[in-house]
Amino acid sequence: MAKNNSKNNSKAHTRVRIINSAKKLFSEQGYQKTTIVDISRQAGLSEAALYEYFQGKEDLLLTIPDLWVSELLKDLDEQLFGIQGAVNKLRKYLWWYLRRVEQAPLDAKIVYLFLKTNANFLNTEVYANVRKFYSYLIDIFEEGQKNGEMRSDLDARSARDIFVGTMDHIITRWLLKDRSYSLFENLDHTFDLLVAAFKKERSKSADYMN
Amino acid sequence: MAKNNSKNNSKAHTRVRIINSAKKLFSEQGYQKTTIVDISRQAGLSEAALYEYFQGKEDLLLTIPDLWVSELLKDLDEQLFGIQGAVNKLRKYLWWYLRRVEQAPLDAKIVYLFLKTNANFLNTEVYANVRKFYSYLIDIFEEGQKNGEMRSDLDARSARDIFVGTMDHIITRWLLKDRSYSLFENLDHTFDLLVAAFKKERSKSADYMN
DNA sequence: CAATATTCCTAATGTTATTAGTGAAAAAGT
DNA sequence: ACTTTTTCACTAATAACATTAGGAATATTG
Repeated sequence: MAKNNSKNNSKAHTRVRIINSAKKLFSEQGYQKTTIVDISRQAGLSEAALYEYFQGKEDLLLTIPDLWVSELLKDLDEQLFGIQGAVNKLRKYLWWYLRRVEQAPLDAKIVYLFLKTNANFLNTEVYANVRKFYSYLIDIFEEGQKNGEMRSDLDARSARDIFVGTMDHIITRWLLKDRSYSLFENLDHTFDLLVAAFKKERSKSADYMN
Repeated sequence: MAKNNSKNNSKAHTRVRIINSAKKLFSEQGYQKTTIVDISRQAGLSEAALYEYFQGKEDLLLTIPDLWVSELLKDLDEQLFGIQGAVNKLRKYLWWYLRRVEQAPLDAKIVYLFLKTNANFLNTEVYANVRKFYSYLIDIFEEGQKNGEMRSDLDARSARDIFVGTMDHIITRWLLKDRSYSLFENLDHTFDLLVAAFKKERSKSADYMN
């Protein structure tokens, strides 16, 4: 039962080492320009050994963000727990997500820049989880509609498109520009505009809230 | 002065043939899975001949959308000419752009799915033109602010992020899903929401920050 | 200790991008 | 018309890379 002592090489550990090397190199040099030799060398292995752990380069790319995204999904529940009101939840959603991206830019880069171009993206575990993120938003919008915070004719899918689109745009640009500024720059104002799109108008009937 | 008669092979013509072949194959099979042999065979050439026209595969990828995007830019002026009011211009912008994407899905796919992942994208001619698209929007928002159509505290860059983000999101999903539905589905409602974000409020001035 | 499985390595193999070197034919000059 | 030059595209290398074969070393199990 005794494990290796000098060089701890449990299978799981090596796998993680490979993933981290690939993550680093992909996000530094891009997917295409990174070779298997690069990755295996960085991980302290031969190329052939790497194939014991992954089926190949593409498998590696598709596997990398699995862990990150599924952790995110689990955390989302916790983060929104106890927050009252759709607008407050939206706000928390946005700030929380951008913070997570800021904390794990390598994963984010792979998801946002490399994964989407892959023909198999739609069949990925990651994509399945992304859909859950989306449906969470749908729930929030429907809640806001029911409790009168948001306009009664709001189409939840349109609202989601706007919200997600804005988020993705902000993140993608930040990643493309090598994270040379803060993700949260101007975010308050942008969020206010978004909310204005969804909120109930208070033109005639005086049932305003807040 | 007489040109070729049987096989018309003027240099420019061959170049276009290669571009069209590559465009087709890239957008059908993806960038990575398309080989130079595929492209040259489709264009009726040897591989080596292709290198007379392009420096390589990547150069080809970066060149393909050049023409499309610069044409778009030229057309944009024409399309917006004579339209009065910021909201009307925005509407025309959105509908026009989505229509152009619908009409040239191969180009759009390359720009949206393959180009952005490329490390050299920011140094591209295409990117320079994309920036001009963006600045056009900024102008529209500032016009709307000046003439009172839009809220006075509107930050044009935030507004642009929301507008562009939403457009890009709609387009990207449509491309990923193989254009299996209409791009214009639900667009009216989405546009209404967007406008609500930008438009001047007509109740008390609720310009609290944060 | 023998048997078996794990982990990794060196050395192929196969695919694909890219280059070298060549020749046919059009264009231009005489 | 005929030589020269330029254009265009070809066949056949070369090189980079992903992936696989086969086997050595090391650990694990009975």
